[in-house]
Amino acid sequence: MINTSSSFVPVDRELSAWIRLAFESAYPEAGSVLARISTVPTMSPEFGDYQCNDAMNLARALKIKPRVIAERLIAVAGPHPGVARMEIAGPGFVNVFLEDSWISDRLAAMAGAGGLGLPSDGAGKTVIVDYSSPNVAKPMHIGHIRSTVIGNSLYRIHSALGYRTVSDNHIGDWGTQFGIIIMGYRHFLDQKALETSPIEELERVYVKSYEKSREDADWLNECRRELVKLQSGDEQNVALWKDFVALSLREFEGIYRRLGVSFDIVRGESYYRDKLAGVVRQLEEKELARESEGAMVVFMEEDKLPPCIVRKSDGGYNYASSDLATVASRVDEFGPDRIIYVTDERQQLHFRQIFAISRKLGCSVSLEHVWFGLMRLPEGTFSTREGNVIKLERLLDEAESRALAIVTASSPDMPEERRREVARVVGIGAIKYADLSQNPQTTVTFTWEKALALDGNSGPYLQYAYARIASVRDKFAERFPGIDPDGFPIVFTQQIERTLALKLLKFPEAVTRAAQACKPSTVADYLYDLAQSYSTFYQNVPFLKAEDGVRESRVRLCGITAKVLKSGLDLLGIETQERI
RNA sequence: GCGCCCGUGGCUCAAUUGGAUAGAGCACCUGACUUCGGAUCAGGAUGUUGCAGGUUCGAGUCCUGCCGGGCGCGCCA
Repeated sequence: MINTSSSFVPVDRELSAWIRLAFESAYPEAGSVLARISTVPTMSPEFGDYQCNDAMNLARALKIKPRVIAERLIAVAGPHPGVARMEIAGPGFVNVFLEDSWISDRLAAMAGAGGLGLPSDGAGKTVIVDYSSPNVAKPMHIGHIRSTVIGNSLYRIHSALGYRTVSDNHIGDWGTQFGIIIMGYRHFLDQKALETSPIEELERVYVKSYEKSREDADWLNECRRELVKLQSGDEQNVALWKDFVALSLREFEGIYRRLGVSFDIVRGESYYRDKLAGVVRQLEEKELARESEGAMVVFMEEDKLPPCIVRKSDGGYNYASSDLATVASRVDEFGPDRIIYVTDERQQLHFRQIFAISRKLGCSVSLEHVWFGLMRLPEGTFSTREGNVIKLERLLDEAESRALAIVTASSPDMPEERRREVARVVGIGAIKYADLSQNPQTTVTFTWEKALALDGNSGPYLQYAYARIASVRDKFAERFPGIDPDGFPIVFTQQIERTLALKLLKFPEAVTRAAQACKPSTVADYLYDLAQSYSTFYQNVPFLKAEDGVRESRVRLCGITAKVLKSGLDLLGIETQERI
């Protein structure tokens, strides 16, 4: 068999291509619908391993009975080395039963292929992922975790599929809040507090100044004046602002380090401030924007969107103009094929407007808004002013200390340094997994219990499965020194081995589907399903005491499972350890 | 009022985008061998997929109307 790494094609694609060919020769008149023909995994082994449902879909267009189409299809299909037999069932399902030897052969090829057989769908393409984007002078809280973790995973997934990826942390460093902060800083600052916990202190003076601005019109005017001074380059205010930004970035950096997140570029809104006037001028020249009540506004009736203000009546620029400038700048500099924004749901309308206006300005890049539901507390929404914000730092601390308690209980002999390291990996993994394993587009009610789950469908469950495999590998090496299981064929003596092998082969499917839908949860679901199959295998089938050949085959399956788990968790930004 | 989204066992969530008998976890109950890690495994119970219509071979998924909830809708980001 020729199984060089470059020749590996994901199983679903290979079978889809093969069955599509059969359809094309059987019904060339079907035309464009042929392109969409595919095979999908079955829900139950009684229906085979993969199934094709397109005989029924074509039946309407061709005005032929679906079972007739299915029969013709099977008659016309050329032999495929992987297909043992096909059956027609129900209204016209075509069920495909795979050959055991082909499954093990493909699995060996996948394990040997670079990137575990992930297709290079993104080769030659560039995607920018804009995520996390916290605001200066405010601490990161649990509301920031979703953008950070989901965005980082999308970045990793697209990189793994061959995209040139650029991650950008679009920091909120240029808004109207700075007038308020500067006034708060000048009048309410506690120097000592600033030294011990700078961001907390900046936030405190911000809140105080904000409250005052709501009841004191003079104060509000002062704030506005300070903002104008900052934006027109006043030396003192610019120096203050730079301090705020530097302090915040340092604090963010600490969180990112703990989360294993890094960015290719970190450009706040301020980076684009010189381009704002140009964008608005362009909109005016193209007659896309016009003055209304003193402001410059893009009216978008034909897009069925409400008007979008791109310059305020006081002449200042806002979020809309800033994001428009950002798009243009990114297009110029990176020439991306796609730009993905990961933010919460409240910005849906804003981005629809930005995307529509960008298109009017001639931008043809695929602009995508990946939004997620807000994080809430059981008692309702949280806000700085309510004082019920849970800081991200505290969440991470809590996760690690809970994990440490469990590690200490289960592995009392482990040196403390190791225990702390394991607790870090497990605790952070639990938090990330909790957010990544579910559909982002739902409102999440935060509970400690859920965020820090360590059993069942959780990050640690996957990490635990991985660690047990590492243990198997070590025991095998100890008792059978010098034997390389990879030199033995993979054989199926029990159903669970075949099931596990088939699941392993679906890794590329899960990853490509996750990229298509921009949903890391697809990968998380897949990994959990895989780990469950592995646990069943592990618990019910002996490895080391199995007979020669079977033993090596099983250990080899373990090894491949470990590879897939590790790679998959890596796509989620979750670390693994050989011992936990 | 208009727009976007959500509603699935007691709780938290899946369901490969219209496919076959709606799957997991938590919690609850029962069990796991002189074998590799019990953060595990095997088994049990739990459902009119918010309600009512419609589309078709086939609907949790699509269309219409209600009910309930979240978010947004010209000078915040």
